[in-house]
Amino acid sequence: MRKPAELRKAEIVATVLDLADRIGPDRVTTGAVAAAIGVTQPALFRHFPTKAALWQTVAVQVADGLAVAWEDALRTGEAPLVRLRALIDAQLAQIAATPALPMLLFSRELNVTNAELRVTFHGTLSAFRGLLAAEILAGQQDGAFRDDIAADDAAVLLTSLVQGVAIRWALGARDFALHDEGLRLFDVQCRLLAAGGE
Amino acid sequence: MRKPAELRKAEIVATVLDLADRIGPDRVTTGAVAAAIGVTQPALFRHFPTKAALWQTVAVQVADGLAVAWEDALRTGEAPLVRLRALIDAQLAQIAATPALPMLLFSRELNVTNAELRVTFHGTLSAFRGLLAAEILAGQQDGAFRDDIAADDAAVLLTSLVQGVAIRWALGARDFALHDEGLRLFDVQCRLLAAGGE
DNA sequence: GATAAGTTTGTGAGCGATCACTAACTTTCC
DNA sequence: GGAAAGTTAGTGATCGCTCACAAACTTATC
Repeated sequence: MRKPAELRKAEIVATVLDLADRIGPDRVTTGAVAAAIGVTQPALFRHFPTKAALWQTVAVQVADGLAVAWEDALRTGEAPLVRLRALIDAQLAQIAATPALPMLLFSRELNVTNAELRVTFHGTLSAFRGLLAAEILAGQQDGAFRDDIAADDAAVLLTSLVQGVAIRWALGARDFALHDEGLRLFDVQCRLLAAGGE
Repeated sequence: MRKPAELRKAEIVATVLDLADRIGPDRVTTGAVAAAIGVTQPALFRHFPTKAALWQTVAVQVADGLAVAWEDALRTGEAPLVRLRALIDAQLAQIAATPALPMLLFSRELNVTNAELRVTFHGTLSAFRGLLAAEILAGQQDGAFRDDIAADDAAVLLTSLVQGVAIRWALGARDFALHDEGLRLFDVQCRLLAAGGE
């Protein structure tokens, strides 16, 4: 079962994400990845110089996936409220599609072993908050959102909402639909943020 | 430097929390703890049968600290809004006093190695959410909070708020005052939840 | 009240397992 | 036939933990 390097590399990255989800990011050893693929452990080092480099490739792929999803979301409409909901929707969908993501954010791999990884993800999350803040600000200027609250603060509340539901989902038994629950809570928070009240 | 077991045990637990904060929960090896105290590594096993048992003791101590802080907070007043703010205040203070707590929640030690730990902390967080929900419900019946929103949902939004600010604090460079920022955001969210709007 | 006996606390050496990673050799495919 | 892709075998480091033993403190006995 010999494969060209390009394919094998992609297979390794996908397996890391799959294993990170199923057994936890910190249990993803090179041996476990190799066994899941069906090659010997040293074979991985034909394609990645170190384990850290492998993780970095994983991180970039995930971050790119998020960025693309955001761009798509922002194309769904013009109204800030629509775009805002699409952003949250996209983020929840990406998390559901990459269930290792929440755990990965707090893994030893990211926070201790691999400083570069941390920078990658931290920048990605900040970018998301920035996009949210921009839409909220636009919504306030439209009169759709109450403007007695700083747009940045509202953006923080929304990112916290997504993080909170993702964490509850990841740490718990994943016994609810992340996407539905997230959007439901978003709508609740949106009602609070809406202008006019009641 | 011989010490009675009681003292040594407490010293070990304190050192684990200190090290978990400074180098990350997953880098807290038995050797590191022993070195920080100034004893040999096997000495730890005079006081704890396994490393998991040591962590369990740490978890119970932290959970007890949280429970006590909540009780104190609920004694600060009668008005739901006052008590709610006191609860958030206490939680932020406890996190600041035990800075390893946020990382601990997502550590390998808790999520992979030690299933009992996970149960302990999960129950603790659920209890907190319950306390918040009770105060919000009381506030809605008082007419202080708008009642077009489920108290449970509002409680989730508030716990997410605390989690979110704690995570931003822990994952970032701790470059802001957790307590101040947390209470500030709480007041923002409280304004959204308040009855009457504007 | 000294001393013997027993318990508690700690040490030094080391075991078995696991990890990321390397070197040298073999197979597969264009 | 030569490079790419994979194997077998092995290295050094680190981990939690055990074991035999020593020192320190406590208790009981004469």
